[in-house]
Amino acid sequence: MNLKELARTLGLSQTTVSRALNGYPEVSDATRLRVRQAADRHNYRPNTRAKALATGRAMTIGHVIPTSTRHEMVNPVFADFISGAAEVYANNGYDITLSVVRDADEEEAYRTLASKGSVDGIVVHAPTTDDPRIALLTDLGLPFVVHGRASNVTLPYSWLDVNNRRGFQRATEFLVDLGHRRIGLINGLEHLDFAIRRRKGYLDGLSARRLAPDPDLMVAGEMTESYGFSAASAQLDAADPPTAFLVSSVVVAIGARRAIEERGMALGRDVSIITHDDDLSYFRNDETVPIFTALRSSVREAGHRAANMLLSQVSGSKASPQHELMEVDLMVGRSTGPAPLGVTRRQG
Amino acid sequence: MNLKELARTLGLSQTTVSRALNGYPEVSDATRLRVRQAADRHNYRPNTRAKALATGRAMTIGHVIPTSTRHEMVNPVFADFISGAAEVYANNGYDITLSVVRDADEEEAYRTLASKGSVDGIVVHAPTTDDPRIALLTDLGLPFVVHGRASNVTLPYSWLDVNNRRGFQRATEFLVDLGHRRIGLINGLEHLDFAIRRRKGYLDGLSARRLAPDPDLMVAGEMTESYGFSAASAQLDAADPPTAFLVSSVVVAIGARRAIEERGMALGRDVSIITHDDDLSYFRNDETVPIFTALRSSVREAGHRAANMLLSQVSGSKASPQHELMEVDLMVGRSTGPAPLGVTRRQG
DNA sequence: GGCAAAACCCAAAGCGCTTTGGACGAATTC
DNA sequence: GAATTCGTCCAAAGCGCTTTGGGTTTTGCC
Repeated sequence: MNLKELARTLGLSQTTVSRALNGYPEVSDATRLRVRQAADRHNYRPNTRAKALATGRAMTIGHVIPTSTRHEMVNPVFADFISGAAEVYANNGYDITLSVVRDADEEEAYRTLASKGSVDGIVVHAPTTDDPRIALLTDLGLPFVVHGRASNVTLPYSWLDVNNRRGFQRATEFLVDLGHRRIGLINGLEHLDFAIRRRKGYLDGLSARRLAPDPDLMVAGEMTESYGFSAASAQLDAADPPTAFLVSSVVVAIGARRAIEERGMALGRDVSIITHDDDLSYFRNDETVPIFTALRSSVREAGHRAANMLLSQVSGSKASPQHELMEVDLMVGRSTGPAPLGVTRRQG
Repeated sequence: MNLKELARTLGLSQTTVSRALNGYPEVSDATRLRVRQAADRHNYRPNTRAKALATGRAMTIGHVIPTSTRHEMVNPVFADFISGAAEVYANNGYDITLSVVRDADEEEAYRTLASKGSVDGIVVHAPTTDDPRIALLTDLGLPFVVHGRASNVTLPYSWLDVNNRRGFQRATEFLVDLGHRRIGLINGLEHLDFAIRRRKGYLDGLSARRLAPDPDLMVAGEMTESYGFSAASAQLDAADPPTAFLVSSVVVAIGARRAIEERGMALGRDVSIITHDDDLSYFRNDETVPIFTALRSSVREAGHRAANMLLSQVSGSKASPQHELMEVDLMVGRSTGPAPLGVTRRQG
């Protein structure tokens, strides 16, 4: 059933039917009602493609999610982020399309998205410190919102980020205040902007407490469980091991916990962990006392907000770039405790 | 830059340019080359919406991923599945669109998808035993492939599934052969077809080894880490606790491991675990010796195959329904060992 | 050289919708 | 009562592409 048929059935013109359904005032309430009823009696829904062509608006938002060429991974945070965003899109009549793209083909992917006209706006994930996509997209004139920031990019653009620096500084100070002097940082890949900021927070925290950083205690890698395990293992097995870890995600923290327990030590007593926690649905860390002491910031909520920001940009007139910085909560759980006696000693 | 402009630039008709770009034979190699060069010099890409409207093919596949109304969760397997599928789509020029849908609105979502004409085919996730979507989609005439099966549905339809029953039977027998007599089943939600099949496999395995099942050892729930923890905890704290668990996913197994270790027991010595393993990218369980003994079947690979199946259905002529059953590998890792002495005793 | 067959190209219709620019009668105004 | 406005509705153009149904040259062949 299409517009033409529906119009013919009703003995009306396409114009009138279209207007009736789209809420234009030039049609009487009586006919509007009649049209509406006929429409859902015949299960009519306007053809998206035709509508998009006619209006020039695709009513679709694109998410391009990067996948590294070496090991085909897709970060589990995307699932939660997108599910948060999708809710907003759905409520506003937008569809969502995904491009899973190898990092090499990224630029091409954006160009294609822009010129094929299949999306009205896009969300940029996982920005690097001087991410070239921002310049590219501004250049292409395609509305976009960045989830995260690109520290070295000076162009104005819309972003939504978590205050990673402050969070990690706070966590570091928290650990130091518990008596920990050697704190390992198990970070995400440090070409990504958020990882840089976290490291900065960690360093700032140490320095605020007058501790010197030790390069041996700082590692970066892809945020998998086994990375958490091996990174923590290496540090624990070294001479002068850390008594605490600052970890970049719950998944990694689970690996670190495994390393700790495999060595016969107790989490929260012999070794402490604070982790960033995206509040992923399948890893809810929220029993009455959370398993991990964590810097919590819901990535789902971030998706929600980013979507709203993007839509306001897409549908509203040329709004100036918007920014939003989400603060993190430090939730104290069972993975932190005072530094074990006898190991503590002052440094730097 | 659109077709008309490009044609004018070249001094050719739209027809010729269109044909040149789409590889039709009615155009000379010389002009084809000229057109191609001009096209990518001007960064021309045909407008998807217009093309879709003209051809009647959206060149888009839909994935509707369900999210339960109570707790907004999106299963991490979707990310890997879709990333596997996306690769196939991309290679064939298809886009992918996502509908994240509350279970209540499912039917409406499919109807909309069908009548809006925005997709050429869809993948059905997480089927229940008598999933109504299969009848609905057959009725709507929209090509689809089910990831999993719906045991009670008699209609013919295309599916791709993992041999869950056989896998779980094999794992059960493996555990029994190690001397375990009380084996806990920590299953996924049992309105889902795969969970039912797994339970059946578990029961078949017990019965093949002449053991009677104990209802107290069988639980089902949403596959989260904390579910794994609490389910395992409950069984371990009961009188006559199990010496082994059969678990539905690595995420759940991690929770179960936590329960075991929290009780001062050692995984693989005091208590064994075999888990189903979807080979999710962030939980690769594949060190030289896998952490968990597991029934492994890559969900990414499943996505790959399902996509191929769907595309052959969408683009090929009216092919009859296809089926594919993937077998699982039992990888022996460090989470299983002989049943501890003194606990073993014969049952049933 | 003449003719049919290829080879190459084009104008125009059509995909299903929105939107412009009226048309027409009824209600309002003076 | 004539002029205006208002309320309703419609025909047709247009969004950017594909595709049908020709046209016009070239080419091959006797």
